[in-house]
Amino acid sequence: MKNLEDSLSKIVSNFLENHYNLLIDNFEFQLTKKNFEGDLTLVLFSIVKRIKINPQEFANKLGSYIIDINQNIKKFNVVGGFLNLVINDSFYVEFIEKIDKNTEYGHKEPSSASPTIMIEYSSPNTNKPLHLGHIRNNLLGFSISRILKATGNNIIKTQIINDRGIHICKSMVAWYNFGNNETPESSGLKGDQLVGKYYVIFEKKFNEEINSLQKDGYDKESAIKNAPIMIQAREMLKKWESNDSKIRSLWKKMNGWVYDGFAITYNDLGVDFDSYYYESETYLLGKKIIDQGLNKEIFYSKPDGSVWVDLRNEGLDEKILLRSDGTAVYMTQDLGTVIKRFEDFPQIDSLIYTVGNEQDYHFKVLFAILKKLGYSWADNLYHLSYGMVDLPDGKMKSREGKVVDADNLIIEMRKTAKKISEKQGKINDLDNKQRENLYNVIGLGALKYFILKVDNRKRILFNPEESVDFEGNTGPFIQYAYARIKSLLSKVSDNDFLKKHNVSLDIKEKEIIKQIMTYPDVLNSSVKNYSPAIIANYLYELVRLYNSFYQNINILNEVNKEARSIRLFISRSVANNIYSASQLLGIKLPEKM
RNA sequence: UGCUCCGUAGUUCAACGGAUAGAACAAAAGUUUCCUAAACUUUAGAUGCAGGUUCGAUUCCUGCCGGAGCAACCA
Repeated sequence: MKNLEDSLSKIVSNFLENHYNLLIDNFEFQLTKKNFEGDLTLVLFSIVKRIKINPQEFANKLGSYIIDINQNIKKFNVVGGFLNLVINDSFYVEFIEKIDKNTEYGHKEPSSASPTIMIEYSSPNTNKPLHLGHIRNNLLGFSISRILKATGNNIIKTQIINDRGIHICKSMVAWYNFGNNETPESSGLKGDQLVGKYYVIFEKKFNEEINSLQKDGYDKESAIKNAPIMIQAREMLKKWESNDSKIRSLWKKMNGWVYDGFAITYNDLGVDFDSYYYESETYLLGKKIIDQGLNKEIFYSKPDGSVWVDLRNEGLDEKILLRSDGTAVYMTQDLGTVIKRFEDFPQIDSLIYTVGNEQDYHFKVLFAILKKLGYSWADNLYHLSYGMVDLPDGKMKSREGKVVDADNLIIEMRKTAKKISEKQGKINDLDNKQRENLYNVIGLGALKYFILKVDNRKRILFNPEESVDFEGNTGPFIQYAYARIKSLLSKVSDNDFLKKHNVSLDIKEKEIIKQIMTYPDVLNSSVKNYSPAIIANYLYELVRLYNSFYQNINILNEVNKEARSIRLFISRSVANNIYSASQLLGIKLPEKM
């Protein structure tokens, strides 16, 4: 379609130059809306405005001119300022035959000369298991990485693991006090779930202590400060920072459990990483940068010793970079980490942070500071921001245990998939292992699609009661269409695919093919907007078009050999296209369901 | 108070500034001798309010109303 548009643009451009002495080479084409005759529409308002002429008259002249020159255009009609062009069926037939068997239509293989993009996502804390918010983060980050790769970029997937700090010590203290040497093995819990359990125990104990101190006459603030378990946690953090070997080994042991647990969840979600950064290794790096900034007088010290940067000229505020006691803040660490990344991977051109929109301001400040410091790549940083996942009664709060646990949710999704599959009763010939695999593919497919189809800037409302649909605009809808086509194709041979170009197509068949033709544009738009949702919605539209036409037609019974053949070509292309687009969303497809 | 993001059918989501705002769920009515009914076909239903820019606005601008987030020597 792009090629056709380009050649039409040239024709129109020539026409304008010869007849009106006007140089324009950029025209607005769009697919013709359903209720009008035609396939491709040229929007004429901007042209007509420049040469004061009646649109109707102009469009008629232009239309005849185009038809004379381009064989692919059969007819035209004019409505208002829209020139609707009717494309020959053979154009579509040739296209569908050309991309046949190409499961990567529209994708571009990256080469060593392609840009390299680092993308950070996930970035968990090691004191508790992953929740639904992380799922959105992971799916988004992973999907964007696939999309960027499919459009010809080299990708390095990374994360920053927040493996130190007071919150980690909380879990450690609670386990130390009340754990009775409980391990993942002895408890049967996933490592991250076990550690998370002690984080909750800490918070519970902490609150009890605050309450009882308040009864003894403390005000809230001092009660929080003086709660024995909190004092213990702070002491532990100090010991950790001074490299106390006992504390360090406890820390390593518990973090090890968490990593084992995370690995399982990541595997379930189908996401992975090429590199890892640990806060424990990077949290001191930023201090060097502070010295640099001070020398260049980009930063300044206040009398109490704290270090600041003034970003008011950039439309932001003054921001602290080093506390008065000389310790680093979050921003300091992030400065250090990003600089280290560009040192570690000199080939990267840009870096994408997949982080929730509550940190929009933080990243504006981070990027502004890096620009002030003069790093050439500072303009190539991007914050891929996304909305929070909310529950019906508000935001998730892990401290209060008000979360949708990732592992539980995944298990529930599989269960639901199982229940529905069994009710359908179409997979009786699969063995147990194949069935379990299928439940996983469908359950996770539903979850991934549910999350990714929503524009990432918007918040997602997740109602655990209603959970995730399996009917309608859902992952299983896509998967089901794919399985059906696979089943159809398994019943035909290569001889059934005849190449004939003088077949006439049904309007709906043309729409399906047109939809596939727009796939490269969809990819571009998805990259431009960092939005997997665009691909999800494209997929849905494709399957809907396919279903609505082929649901009530028995392709195998079609007597006309050529019509049958073209329908098989279309079916196969749809399946291939579903396959490549689903890859980008990380949605797996079953051959049978 | 300031800044940022979001307001579309009862609900969950769509719509490069384009033509009569698309779907799904829920509701009502249909479609299984047929490649798989997790599907398909009908019916009913929406742009927060007021201005502006434009041939044309859900989309861009201004103001208001409503929701969320940020504005920590928290991470």
